[in-house]
Amino acid sequence: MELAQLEAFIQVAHHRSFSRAADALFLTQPSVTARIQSLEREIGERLFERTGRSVTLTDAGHAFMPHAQRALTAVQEGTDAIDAVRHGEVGSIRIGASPSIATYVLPGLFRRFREARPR
Amino acid sequence: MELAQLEAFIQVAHHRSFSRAADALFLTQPSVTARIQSLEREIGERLFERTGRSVTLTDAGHAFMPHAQRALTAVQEGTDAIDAVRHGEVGSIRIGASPSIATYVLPGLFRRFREARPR
DNA sequence: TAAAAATACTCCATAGGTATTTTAT
DNA sequence: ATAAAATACCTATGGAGTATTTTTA
Repeated sequence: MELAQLEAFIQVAHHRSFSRAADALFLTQPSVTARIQSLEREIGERLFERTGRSVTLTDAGHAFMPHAQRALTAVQEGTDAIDAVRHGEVGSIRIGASPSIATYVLPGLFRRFREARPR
Repeated sequence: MELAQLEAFIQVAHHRSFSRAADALFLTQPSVTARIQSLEREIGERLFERTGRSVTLTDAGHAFMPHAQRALTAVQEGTDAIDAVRHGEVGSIRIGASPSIATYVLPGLFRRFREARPR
């Protein structure tokens, strides 16, 4: 299974149309059809009812939807978390020192660092 | 981004080794290396510190991990949800009837169905 | 020196595009 | 008759493998 398939699935459901989903994804309609078909083949269930005029979710599609959304959300949050690290909002520093320094000097330095550090 | 990359990421982190992750994934070590490299390239951050002997997560890797896990979990739950539909544990039925039937007959039938239906 | 990761390279599968056909209203 | 999805077909990208080199402990 691929994230691109999940994305197509969500867009088709949202737009109720393969063509409009294709526009939203900057793809052609046959590409979207292929993504959905390969997803359906892998899952072994039809996800959409295409009755010519309208495209609607099947029961399987409805059941799958919230999980597909969660997967994409998780990925998005993952990249956001990386950004946070990149901007120094999260991270770790390892500091080594000899025993006496570690015991008597560092604690005071850490306190001063905490208090001096901008919000 | 691809689910295969996330899977490789999680396995390498878990095994602390590209080779052992490759075994777990039934892939070769160069394939795993490629998956990780393409993921790192896309994210723009190194996810693992490879110091020859040991492979450990970077800060970015640590930040990304829970989200990668959530994404894969969501996909797994998605397929589980589909299975539930397939086994009839979830689904919907549309029933149409003329006004008087719908008003006077169906409610009683539904009650009997609920009560007769096996756990 | 030995292990593990990275690189070089080749091949094939597949994803995407264009053009066209099918289908349902 | 028309609009939208499906299909046919082609091409190119990239993912996986094998063989090899690099690295570091």
